[in-house]
Amino acid sequence: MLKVYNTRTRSKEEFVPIEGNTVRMYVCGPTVYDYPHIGNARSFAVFDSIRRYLEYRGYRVTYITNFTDIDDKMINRANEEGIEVSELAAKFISEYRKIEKQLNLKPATVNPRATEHIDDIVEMVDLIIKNGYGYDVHGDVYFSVPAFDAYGSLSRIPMDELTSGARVEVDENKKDPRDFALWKAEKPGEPSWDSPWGKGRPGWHAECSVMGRHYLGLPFDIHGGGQDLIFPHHENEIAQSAAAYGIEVPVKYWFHNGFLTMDSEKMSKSEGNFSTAREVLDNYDHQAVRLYLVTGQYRQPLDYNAKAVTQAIQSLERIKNAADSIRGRISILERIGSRESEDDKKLAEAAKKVREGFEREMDDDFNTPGALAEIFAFVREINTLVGDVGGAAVLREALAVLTELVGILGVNLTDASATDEGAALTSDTLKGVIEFLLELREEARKSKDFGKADQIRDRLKQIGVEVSDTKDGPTWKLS
RNA sequence: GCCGGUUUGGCGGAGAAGUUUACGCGACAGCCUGCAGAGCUGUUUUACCUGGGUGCAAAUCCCAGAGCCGGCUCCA
Repeated sequence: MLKVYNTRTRSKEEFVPIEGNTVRMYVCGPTVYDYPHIGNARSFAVFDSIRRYLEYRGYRVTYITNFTDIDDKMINRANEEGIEVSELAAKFISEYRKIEKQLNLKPATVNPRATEHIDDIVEMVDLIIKNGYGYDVHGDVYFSVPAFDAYGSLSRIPMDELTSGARVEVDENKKDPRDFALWKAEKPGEPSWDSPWGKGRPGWHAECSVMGRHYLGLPFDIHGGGQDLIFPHHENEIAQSAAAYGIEVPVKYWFHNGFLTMDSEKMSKSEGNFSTAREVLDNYDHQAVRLYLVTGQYRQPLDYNAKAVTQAIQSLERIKNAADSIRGRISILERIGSRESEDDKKLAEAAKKVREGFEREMDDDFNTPGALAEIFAFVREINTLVGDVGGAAVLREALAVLTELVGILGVNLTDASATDEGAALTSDTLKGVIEFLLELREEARKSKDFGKADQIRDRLKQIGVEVSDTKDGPTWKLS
């Protein structure tokens, strides 16, 4: 049974989709005004793994994650750089696409953009006014927080506390300091759209309500984002959806990931202590970065530092080595023929066990560190047994299970020779040549000509072919 | 001020009352090996912020305190 922590109820609950085995999920995506930092990347990664696990569990997941391509930050940045807001958006959407690939994020069902849904936003704001929860002041439209009794249900901030909050914006147009903007009147030089209240643009929170409803319908199952979005962003989203469409609980489960800290402090653009995802991905193996991002449970804080990533690199290496050992053993069996043994059964048993353990851990609110522990237990079994396993089918099954499970965590174990580039490098002809060289090397080893044997191994290594010896003969792989 | 979260070994990081170890990284030793890589085994292990309390039994539950991090209309 899958149990998930729901911010709305502050407790772990059994996960039951609203409708059958379909899961409708929305995750707040980036505002495309700058390079995402590694903390943003954490959010992308954990929700990708959550999505993949739900799919593994047999749910049909519709996964929507947006690009916010119009807001104050977008406008300010575009002005600073002297370019159009749309150009700015295009630049950072393409940056996101790169990160998506490098972190092995499964593409969303749809990545809607706020500017593509202005009509829907206008319609929602209009409904909010008509239902008595919003008001227009000279082209600015505000949501009237005091009119909405349930306000604060997600963040659990008492209404009267809000007024004394440290950063309540001073705005003379607002009837109440807690009110927030649904629609902002046009200022000179800003992009704007027509509306019943004059030209203007949407407030920050409007888009997510609208796009969630547009692609998923209300209510939907899961809404995810960083913990910093609980208030005000998600609180306001609930208020908008409820006020406009009369749906009290527009989202069944709210998931919020913990922050990524940098040397124990919150990473934040305004504080200047951050690393962009780009810097990190340029400096470290992409897969290792992805693995690092799920080494902590998603709701806990995770610290970013060089040592933490280095450890992930080593952990990843261990997993990959186990996969390589299996592949190596399969190729040896092709050469020496199968000869099944007791160890075949043990490995098959271990493959079954790891699946159970992995599911048990992931079923507990997506406990990725626990799930990894199960995978490492399996890796040890593989390493212990692989040299004595005699059936290729068992090995293929073990490799398939390992690949599938780490795949949920975002690690792609595909063999280097299975990529296009790798396949070109390892044509049958070339394989034959490598095999022949290894035969020569074996002859040299038998006659104790280790100089010759090492020369062959070294030269192959130089051209990217790594040779390893096992008791049943050598194996090789592309490095 | 008002709300949250967090504190576990050399490091990262699970666990939430009970026998044997989470797991990973690092270090050391042994094994395997012509060598190398990888791997296996063992050690590092009386690890659970402090002080009280409840329990036969507490890292785990309760109370108090301390440290750290964060939210309170820019944020993943």
